[in-house]
Amino acid sequence: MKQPPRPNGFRDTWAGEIRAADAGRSVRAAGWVHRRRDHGGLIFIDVRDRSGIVQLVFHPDTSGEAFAAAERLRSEHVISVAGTVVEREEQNKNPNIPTGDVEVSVSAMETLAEAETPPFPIDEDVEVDEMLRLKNRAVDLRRQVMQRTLQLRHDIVKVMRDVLDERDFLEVETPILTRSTPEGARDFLVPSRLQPGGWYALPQSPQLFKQLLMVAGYERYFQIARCFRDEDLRGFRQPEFTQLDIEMSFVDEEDVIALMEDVMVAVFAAAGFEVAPAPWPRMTYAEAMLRYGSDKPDTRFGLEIHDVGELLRGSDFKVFEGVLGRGGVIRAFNAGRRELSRSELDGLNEVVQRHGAKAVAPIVAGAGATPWTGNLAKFFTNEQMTAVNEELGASEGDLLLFVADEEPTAAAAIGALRLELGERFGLIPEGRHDVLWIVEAPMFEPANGGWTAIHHPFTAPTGTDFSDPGALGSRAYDLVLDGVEVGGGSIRIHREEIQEKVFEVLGMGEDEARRRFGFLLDALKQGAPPHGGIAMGIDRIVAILAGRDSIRDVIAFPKTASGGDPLTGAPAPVDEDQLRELFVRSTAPPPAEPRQG
RNA sequence: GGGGGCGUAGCUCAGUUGGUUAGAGCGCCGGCCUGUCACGCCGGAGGUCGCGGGUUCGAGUCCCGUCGCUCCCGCCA
Repeated sequence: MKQPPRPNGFRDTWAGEIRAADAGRSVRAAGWVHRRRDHGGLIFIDVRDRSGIVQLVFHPDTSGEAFAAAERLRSEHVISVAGTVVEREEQNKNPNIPTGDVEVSVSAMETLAEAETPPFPIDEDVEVDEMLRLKNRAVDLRRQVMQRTLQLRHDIVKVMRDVLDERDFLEVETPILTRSTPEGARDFLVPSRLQPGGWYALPQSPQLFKQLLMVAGYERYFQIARCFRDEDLRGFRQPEFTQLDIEMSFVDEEDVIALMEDVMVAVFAAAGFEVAPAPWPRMTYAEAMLRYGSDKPDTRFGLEIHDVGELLRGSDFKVFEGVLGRGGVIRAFNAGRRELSRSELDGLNEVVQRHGAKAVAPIVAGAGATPWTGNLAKFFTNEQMTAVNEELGASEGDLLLFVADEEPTAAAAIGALRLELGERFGLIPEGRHDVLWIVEAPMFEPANGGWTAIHHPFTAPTGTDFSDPGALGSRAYDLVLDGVEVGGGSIRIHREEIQEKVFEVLGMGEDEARRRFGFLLDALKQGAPPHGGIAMGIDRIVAILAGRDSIRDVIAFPKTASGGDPLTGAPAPVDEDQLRELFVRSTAPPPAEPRQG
């Protein structure tokens, strides 16, 4: 707390800021009854406000009427007290809280509001059912862990703003009601009353608007932008989320990356973490897919993946030969000296099968004349086995895990397997954070007969020859934090003819491109500077730095995994009148009953 | 869209092979208590075992369906 509250009838101090140096002062504090310890002839009340907790003590002889009132206090009642700060006797000090050296000896108290018994304990850290927490979010957010989290979120956003402001960035707001440009995620739609039959869409990102701001000469833009995507949810995905959205003119990749490193170093500092000094490591997309089986590798632990297909080609093992014959690959990593039971190995099969692979081939390294033990060894020559052992750095007793399949299935499967074992063996260090950039991603990837953009269709390609789209690289960069994609950006296309070619590769005819993105194409003809930018997922960054597994814990009022808000009951049916006014007719029956509790 | 896990007191959970009146800790209510800080001691109340159906002499437990939460795959330019 930076300043004491302005003195008024309720208080003149933050409860959590009182210290031994204040002994003798008359203070007034206000807050919620955190805990009470009624000893009959002596009552202790811990009162809590946003700053923390301080112990109040009520004596029958000095507290007057307040003593009787204190007997009636219950958890979460709201009170205002007046009293004197007293330094505690040495043996009564509590070293566990910042105010533990003092207490407030109460002379008068007002009960400002009573509270029902809370639906769940808020004074201790028990894991409470999330649905119940969301239904009672006002109570849930009172918990100190939640207040600390939202404070951290504030601190992080503030430092982002401060760094960008120092560097002449301008914060500009872009529309929430905009045009649907279906491609990528599903849009949330809003019907128009003034233009019957017309629909707004909520933005999936401010992408096009920030590019227009570059054409408009703003040069350095940022926004703390709410984005909306109507897709299935996950712990790190919400239908509405917040990103730090940035765009700059007359820059290349190095400028954006360097800026973002500066911003993020400040963010880590604000969260109390040290992180590697800039410049941060970079890894190509291809390398990430090969060594980690992921475009967002968790590099906090090893178990690096190797390509062993060529070393094993020509063996008698029909499964591997079949895969290689079909153009597939064999990937493997050394899991170290681990003994897994039959059922644990079966569990690993389930992991890779979720990603479409058939099975894991486990092999235990031997020594000398028997490089591998077990029944797979007979299919391979000693040279093959020795070469693989060397590639994987295997020594006797090491468990080697192999996945053979076609790409990209093989990479995804063994990447998932690597993560599973990393977690299971506790290889992921606590309290340490790891950042890296993923660069040089391809521009396009094949998708049902055509091509789709790996990033988005406004990303600049590395070349101008579109005859083989699969060979084109992109000028994109993604920031990965602890194996989570927390940011992504690129240098954009600033020449209209290139933008048209990209639309063409994506199977968009000229008419369609004009209809959907005509305003962008027109702007690109009006003097667009070279530009590029990035978007950082604020919810994800805060969640990781707060040590939470879900971004629901860093959003004040989040949705559940099914997109509902248990607090308000949204989404809920609306009146027929409202629909009629919007010229919308419901084709689905409304939910049998609203979900609101 | 597909798959897994979970749902028992206000909260967190236990509940054996289907078998008497469904338990514990915390919380809550009442009493006692002047140095506690997760205060302590004594006593008490509190249950639609998510919901519906089925099997059975008997279901918290087994089966089917359904709802909700959650994780994974797909999806997320």
